[in-house]
Amino acid sequence: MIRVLLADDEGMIRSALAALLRLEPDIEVVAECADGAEAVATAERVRPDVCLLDLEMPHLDGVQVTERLNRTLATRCVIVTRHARPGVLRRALASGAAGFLPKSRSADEVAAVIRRVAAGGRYVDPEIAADALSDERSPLTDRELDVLRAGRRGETTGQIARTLSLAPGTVRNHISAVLGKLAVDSRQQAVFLAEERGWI
Amino acid sequence: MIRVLLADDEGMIRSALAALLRLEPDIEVVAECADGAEAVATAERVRPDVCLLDLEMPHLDGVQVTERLNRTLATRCVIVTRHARPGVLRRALASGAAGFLPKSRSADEVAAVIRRVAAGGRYVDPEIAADALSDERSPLTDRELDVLRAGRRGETTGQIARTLSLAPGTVRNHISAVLGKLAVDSRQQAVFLAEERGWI
DNA sequence: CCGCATCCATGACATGTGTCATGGCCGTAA
DNA sequence: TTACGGCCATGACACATGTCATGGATGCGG
Repeated sequence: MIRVLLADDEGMIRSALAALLRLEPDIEVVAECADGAEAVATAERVRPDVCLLDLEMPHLDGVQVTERLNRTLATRCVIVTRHARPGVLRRALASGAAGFLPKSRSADEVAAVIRRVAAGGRYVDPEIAADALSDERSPLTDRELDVLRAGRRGETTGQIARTLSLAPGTVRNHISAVLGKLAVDSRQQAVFLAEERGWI
Repeated sequence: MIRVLLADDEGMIRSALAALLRLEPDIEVVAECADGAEAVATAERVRPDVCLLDLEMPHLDGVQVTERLNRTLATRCVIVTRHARPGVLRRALASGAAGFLPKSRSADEVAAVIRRVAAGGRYVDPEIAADALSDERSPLTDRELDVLRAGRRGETTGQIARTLSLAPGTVRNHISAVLGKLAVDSRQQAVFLAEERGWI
């Protein structure tokens, strides 16, 4: 019997997957969680064999949950996401995830992936994997990513500078470099592009 | 037997809901579509009793699909969405939708809502409905919304002015009014807020 | 050790952006 | 009709933002 923990902030898909997995004879859904923090706490208590984690969740995202669980438990983590980009896949694998499944795939595949991962194997969506092999890594430096992240919601340069403890001029300089590298005109366009590519 | 069409661009949730609905003895899933245009075309061909439409879809969103179908068919439409806000509910009902269900609800409720709507009733999520009664409508004028939409992706004022055939100063003026009304500091923060409230 | 490259931080300068006051164009009420 | 209020469009001004040149710190290879 494979004991599974499910975490997704969208109740409808979480309950639908749970209902489908309960139909499988060799799979038992032992927990359902609505956010990342809850997933970590519950996993440490019930010690599931496999965690199926949505990437986009409040408080802690799927990658952060995977990182934490891998430090303390033997649980195998599968990350499921709506925005499956090479950059996201990279981050997921770097965090120690055993599986990566985009939400564009059918729900039928979920049980198969869980079995494979529970048996010690790995599963990565072949289409995204192919993209990841041929794509360019983020051309942005660490600090540039920090600045971009801090300005994700349209924050003003002053606010960004304050949260990063920098001079406003420095922030502007980093932004300028980013705009050049990404070939866009405004900070916000850069944010959208970086999010789309899975770089932040 | 209730004949149902399912439309959602996210394959996993679409197939999961289809599988669950097929377990119901009185419901038949006659079509699954991945975008709005496909949903319209298919619905006109198979004439389902009920359409379960995701709001966020490529090409045509759930509201637009509902508008079109209500002009030509007797189909009853239920709109399902991740971002359930009063503004979105308003748009959905204005388009002639018979049901409104946020994705935060459990998948169990879907079959019940479909039955209710198929029987000629309406269903609106009670929580969102309560919010909608006590909320303020968008304080923004039509033109202000146009400008906001045109700048949704961080476009520069010049670009916005060109797409709307306006003087740059005019664009800035509208933006300025929006910032005042929404009490935020930057154009992009205004975009986020308006999107969150379902105004654009 | 000494270039050399890369990243980070900064300040001066030009350009873009938000604020404000103004005027035109409808509708509606007196 | 006239007056009023709303929405829209515009240009001048102050300020925030992006560009550029510069200097310090670190790491790598000759």
